[in-house]
Amino acid sequence: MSLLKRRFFARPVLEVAPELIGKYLVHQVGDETLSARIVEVEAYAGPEDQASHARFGPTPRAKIMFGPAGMAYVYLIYGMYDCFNIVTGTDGEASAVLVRGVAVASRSTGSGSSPLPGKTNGPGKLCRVLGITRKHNGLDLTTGVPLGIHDRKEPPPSLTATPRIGVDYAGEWASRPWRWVEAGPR
DNA sequence: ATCCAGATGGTC
DNA sequence: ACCATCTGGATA
Repeated sequence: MSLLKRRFFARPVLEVAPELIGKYLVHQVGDETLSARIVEVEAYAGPEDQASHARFGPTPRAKIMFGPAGMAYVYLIYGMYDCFNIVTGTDGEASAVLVRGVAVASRSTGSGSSPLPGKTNGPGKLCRVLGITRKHNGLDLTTGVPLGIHDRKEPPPSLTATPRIGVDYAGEWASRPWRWVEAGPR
């Protein structure tokens, strides 16, 4: 397991997002390590992208998207759920990847390991299961502590691209195929 | 299986 | 007023 460095994230979001499928999201909480394989992501680009939080410019909430890549962007949605994003792109170029789904999550301590809900779908549930909240907003993921993205020597998964979820307000931008899912058994 | 209302609070 | 959502209950 190798920790992904800033160089990986500091590229165009449409390049980074699909490559994040199959990577591992690892969260150290106390003496426990929660890890999960990323299986679903969405790309959100700069101010032009009418589905992106960056469309209003660097507001207090979205300003993190305009900063350096490799930072966590966690926001509250619908008053009760948190959503976890990874900032991408070069500094000043706003973009981020929303992590919507993980699989083969596991919890491990010094003594042993136990499976977590083998599957999660939806960004809110994901944060719930992995214990990610707005307190993690602005965290540098490239340090790996307490949160990081790791690579693993595995064959690249095959992907399916679809429009993004829940962005019908975004006009023509809503139909762009900027959501990627690991192609799985039917 | 699908449909839908309600919860709940930050953001613009 | 509007959400990058989820749940439980109703319907079929």
